[in-house]
Amino acid sequence: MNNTRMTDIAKTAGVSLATVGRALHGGYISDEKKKRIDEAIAELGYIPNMAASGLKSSHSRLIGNLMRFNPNQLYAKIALGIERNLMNSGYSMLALTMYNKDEERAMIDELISRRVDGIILTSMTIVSRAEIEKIRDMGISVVMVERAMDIPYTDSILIDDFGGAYKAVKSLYETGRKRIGFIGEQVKFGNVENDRYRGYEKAVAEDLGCTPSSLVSFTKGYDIEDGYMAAEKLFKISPVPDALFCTSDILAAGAMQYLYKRKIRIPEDVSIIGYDDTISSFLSPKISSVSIDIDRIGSEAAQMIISRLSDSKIPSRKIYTDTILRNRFS
Amino acid sequence: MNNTRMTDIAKTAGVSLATVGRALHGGYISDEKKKRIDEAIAELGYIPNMAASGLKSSHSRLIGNLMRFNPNQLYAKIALGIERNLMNSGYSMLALTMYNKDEERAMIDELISRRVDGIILTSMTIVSRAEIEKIRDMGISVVMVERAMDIPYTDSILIDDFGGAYKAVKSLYETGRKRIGFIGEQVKFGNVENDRYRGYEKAVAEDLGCTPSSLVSFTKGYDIEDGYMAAEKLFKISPVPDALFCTSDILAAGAMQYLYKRKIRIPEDVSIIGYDDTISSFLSPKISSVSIDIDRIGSEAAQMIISRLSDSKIPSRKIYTDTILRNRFS
DNA sequence: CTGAAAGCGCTAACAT
DNA sequence: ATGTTAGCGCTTTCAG
Repeated sequence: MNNTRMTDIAKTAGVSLATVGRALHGGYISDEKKKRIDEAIAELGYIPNMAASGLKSSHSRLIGNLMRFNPNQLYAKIALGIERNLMNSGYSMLALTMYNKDEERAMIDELISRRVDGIILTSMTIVSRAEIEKIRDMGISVVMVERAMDIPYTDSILIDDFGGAYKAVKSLYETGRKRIGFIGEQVKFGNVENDRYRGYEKAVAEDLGCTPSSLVSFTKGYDIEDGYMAAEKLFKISPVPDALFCTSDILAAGAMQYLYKRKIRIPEDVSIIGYDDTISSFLSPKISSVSIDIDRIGSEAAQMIISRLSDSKIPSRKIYTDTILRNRFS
Repeated sequence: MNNTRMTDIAKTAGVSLATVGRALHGGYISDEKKKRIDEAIAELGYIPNMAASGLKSSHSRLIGNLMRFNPNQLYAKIALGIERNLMNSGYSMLALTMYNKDEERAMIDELISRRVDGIILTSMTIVSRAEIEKIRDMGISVVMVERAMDIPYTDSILIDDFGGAYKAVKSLYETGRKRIGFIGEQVKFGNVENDRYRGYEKAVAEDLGCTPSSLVSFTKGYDIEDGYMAAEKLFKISPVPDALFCTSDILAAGAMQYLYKRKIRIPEDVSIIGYDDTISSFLSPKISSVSIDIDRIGSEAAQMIISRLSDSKIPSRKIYTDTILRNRFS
């Protein structure tokens, strides 16, 4: 290994270890010694050892980011923003992806063993409130993304999925569509799909006074085939829908594969709106999509955790991020 | 903070620090003391401090993964596989994404300051052979992915892009297509596009004896609009192509948006093959795509770096991974 | 303004 | 089979 250490540069500069420390982190130091130290650093090529400084200071300048796997790489995209923002503040991100809820505990332990200063938890998990409080009480700041849990001294970022779905469906009515179908995963209590369905339901109810169940097609999963089959089902009824609201771009893409086969044209015959804005601009034609504000979520998560690092007694904060309807007129 | 340390569990178990170390890492220990130590660990909830063990042993069990940003999240997908494989061997991955070549050096320094045991470098970079040798000589193992550079005691994984493109274009001829267009980014020496173009060129040359330049459309970038414009250009000539080979799925998607507008049907009028298999199965219709073997690359990269960790004097290894033509008959 | 020295939590050599 | 002890490279208190 043979890396340059602070003592090495102290020796070449002819000063003490403590003085090198002051040159590095600020403190009383004469211009002359500062210059000699800078020269020695340039000559020997010193790169600090964070393992040592972390051990001594009990600050690793490492933030853990524990995400649930998402087939659209949605959380990976948020992670990119988090990484960027953390880096600008001198922190690094250690990202861990769970494929399975059972992995969560071991991964949290892994992060603790790295002595991360904070943990960002993205999307639903099994870890209980008590466990999160234990982590927090170890001095590790916790920020949760897309996961509602009221825990003192712990922040969360939520996404306004209800409003996103509502806005999307409303916009379809405004452009003259009348029979708007819904394609989305089966609604369970507390999941994201639930909010998206309720947004759809409210918009439809405002226009029609009720939700015609013939226009709603719940899917078993969120694969492309689920979207295809859901569209197939909706286009067997009569009259057929003149618009589709899908709770993910993947489901929308599946629906579009069905429409392509049937030579039903978009947007002439049917309008489509997707969700998450992952692949919507790559489809033929580009479709509108409800976009979660990835950049904002990333930067808020990073900022929240950094601010909590310097003051762990800030009361819990909860941010709702608006969704954006990316209108592509189809 | 107040975390449980080895000395704490030594105290509760009534043994010495060294004995706890033996219980943890193996070594001569009596069943009775082992049992007392296990109980103390369970009671106090000990989680090792990697910063301390890393400082002492100079092994962080951390691997850096420095990737160039890829709009298709291609490297992020490879990273997922690397993370998984490393984790199974007791390592963690610290991933850093470069948006800009100039960031590379600072990021490498960041990894060095974390005292990573190894670094995986993915895709083209500006770091020179000499710099990589310096990293290696610091005791950090280096594995390069999709980046050719012959450096002693350093491994690389390359992707057979020439063969992938060749196979794809050949398959189009085999299904009776005669006028196969090429859409890809401008070829520069040493880039991936270059191999893909040469694969196309060879297949065409074998069939026609030459490459009609009217069928080749180089793009300035790899955005969806680049694909659209390239297709527009190719479909102005006469006779029009009956197939398109695109060097990325995004370019293919752009071309398809043009075809959709013109109501040119796939595969009846034109066949399309994309590359990287990122979004090809989401398009309407699903198209064939040349897939790089993401899983294999991830696991090979992880295995290579782990094996080199235990023996840094293994001669350089170079693996070529085959591409797979995902045939979707369109 | 500068230096000496203690100690973070762990590993491992050495002694018993 | 077990305990004692010396650092890893750094931060930081305390003296000067």
